[in-house]
Amino acid sequence: MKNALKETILAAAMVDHEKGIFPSSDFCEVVLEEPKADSHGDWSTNMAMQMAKAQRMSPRKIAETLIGHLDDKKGIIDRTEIAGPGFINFFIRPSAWYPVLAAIHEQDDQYGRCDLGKGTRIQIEFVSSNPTGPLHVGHGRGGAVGDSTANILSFCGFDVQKEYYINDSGRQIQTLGMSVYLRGKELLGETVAFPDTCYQGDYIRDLAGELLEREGRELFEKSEAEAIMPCARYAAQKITEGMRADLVDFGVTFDQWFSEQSLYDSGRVAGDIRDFKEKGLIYEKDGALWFKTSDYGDEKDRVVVRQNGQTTYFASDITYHKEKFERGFQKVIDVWGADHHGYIPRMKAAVEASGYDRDQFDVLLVQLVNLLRAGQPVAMSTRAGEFVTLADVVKEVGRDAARFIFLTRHYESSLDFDLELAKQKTNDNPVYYVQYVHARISSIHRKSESDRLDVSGFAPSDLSALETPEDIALIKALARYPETVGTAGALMEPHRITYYLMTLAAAFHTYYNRHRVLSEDDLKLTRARLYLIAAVQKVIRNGLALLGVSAPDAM
RNA sequence: GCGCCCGUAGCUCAGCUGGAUAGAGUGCCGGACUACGAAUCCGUAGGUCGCAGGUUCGAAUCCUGCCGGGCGCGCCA
Repeated sequence: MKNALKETILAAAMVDHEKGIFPSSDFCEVVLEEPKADSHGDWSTNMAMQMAKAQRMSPRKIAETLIGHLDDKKGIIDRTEIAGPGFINFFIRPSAWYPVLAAIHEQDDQYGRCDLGKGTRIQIEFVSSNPTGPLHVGHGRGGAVGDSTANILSFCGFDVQKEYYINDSGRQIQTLGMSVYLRGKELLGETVAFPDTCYQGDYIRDLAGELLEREGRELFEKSEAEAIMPCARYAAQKITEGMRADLVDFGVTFDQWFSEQSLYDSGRVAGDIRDFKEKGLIYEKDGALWFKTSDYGDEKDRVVVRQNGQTTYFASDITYHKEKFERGFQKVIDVWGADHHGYIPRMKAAVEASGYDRDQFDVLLVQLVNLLRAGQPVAMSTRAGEFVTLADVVKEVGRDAARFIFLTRHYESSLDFDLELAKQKTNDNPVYYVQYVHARISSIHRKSESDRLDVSGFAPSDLSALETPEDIALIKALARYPETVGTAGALMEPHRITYYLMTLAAAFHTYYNRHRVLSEDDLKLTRARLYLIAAVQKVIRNGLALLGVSAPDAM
């Protein structure tokens, strides 16, 4: 409908130009927007003001001329008006909205899909927590944002791959192995000093116990040098499995789990370092190897191989991101915690130095989560091993509430997550507000069946009974969905879907309280309204699916 | 000191690729269930969009400077 209106306006402008009324053929793009106030119509354009300069005419004069030559072939315009400095406002005939409902029913779970991405291969990497401890709420937010963004991008015509990068190499893994090894010794009855630098959580002791049962006491009687890596590998693998299970419970799955260690095992990291050395992008200074990231906008060069010969995290990251592009992704997205923001310039530099456009790589920086309980901060100390894990949160408040709340804020804003609030089944907790719409509509459909209202096989050709302002307002809300999805995809902002759903839910609840759907003495109206609310239900379900939240038939 | 994010109603936040009278929830106050689920709805009240300049026909939105809060600035990850 919007496009039809655009074409009509553009055609009018062409006619005016051909007649010589508009001297310039420079028509700016026709931009239609929805005015905030209903009194300004259904659609509004500012093009008369935009064109004023090129046409050397006053905006209002241009507007008048344009309106005079509108040829509304489809008969969708009820009336037009010129307002303010030169806005043209269009009022749409109520019945012109009806085709939206047919489109929803025809396209069903595909309603709202677009081809923004045109098949672009895009990879989104998220969570990627180190396998040294359980996932916490911050990872939950990253998981919700990453997974939902992937859903939305896919719905917008991108070819999306979701990936988890396992940091199963480097010093932290050594530390993990050491932690397990020492706890194992304790289990054997030895008295050992357990350093602060080791991981303190109880899960380490559990892992040591499992390993002891599996491998016997010999492992822990070996020397540190011999025992650490077996301990580390076992622990990292078990922890990774646990994280995968927690993420599944949270509704987050990945297409691929990519091991950092595999980049070393295949010799790719060493190979890349050699290649960059030959190109002069890696040089030696103070006994270490440095990458010339400052040539690509970073504030200084960065170490890739330390004086002691060990590679840094950055070294494998260079190879990893290069490898991503070599796999054929045209666009690579990383979802990081905001505390890593200082890492972006060097990563962009590495991508550019690898021969790719720095804009092909983007980072979604997700701000931190403040965990609260009834307004009071929950102490989060990783070192002391005291933290509320993602699994705890999902268990306590449920997957749907957790995911929805994580997506009620722009990811660039910090988020207060209140465990008590998240459990409440009130309006404080908007997930139920939205899900309630779905359940209510299911309930109405059940009722229509039990009342044996003769509306079977409804696909009414006559929707003229949908005539109240609330009927039309609801259809208009449904009509906004595709554009909302498109914006959410283009900007990678899943919270736009969340807000859309809350607005749609509000429109439905208002409608519900004001009008009856089922009335035995007016089957034409009943049929039309059942058709309408079924469309609402489909859009609610589609939107919730993009967020990874269920749409229950009863609550 | 430098960099990134944030600053909008008492509180929590949308709106930010410039549009008309700045929105929602919550909280306060007052209303609506003998018909489809009251986990709902309706109404009243509540604002120097941090401050000051600039660009523009038009700025919460863009630019500059300041103020306040958070997070970073390692041959850690």
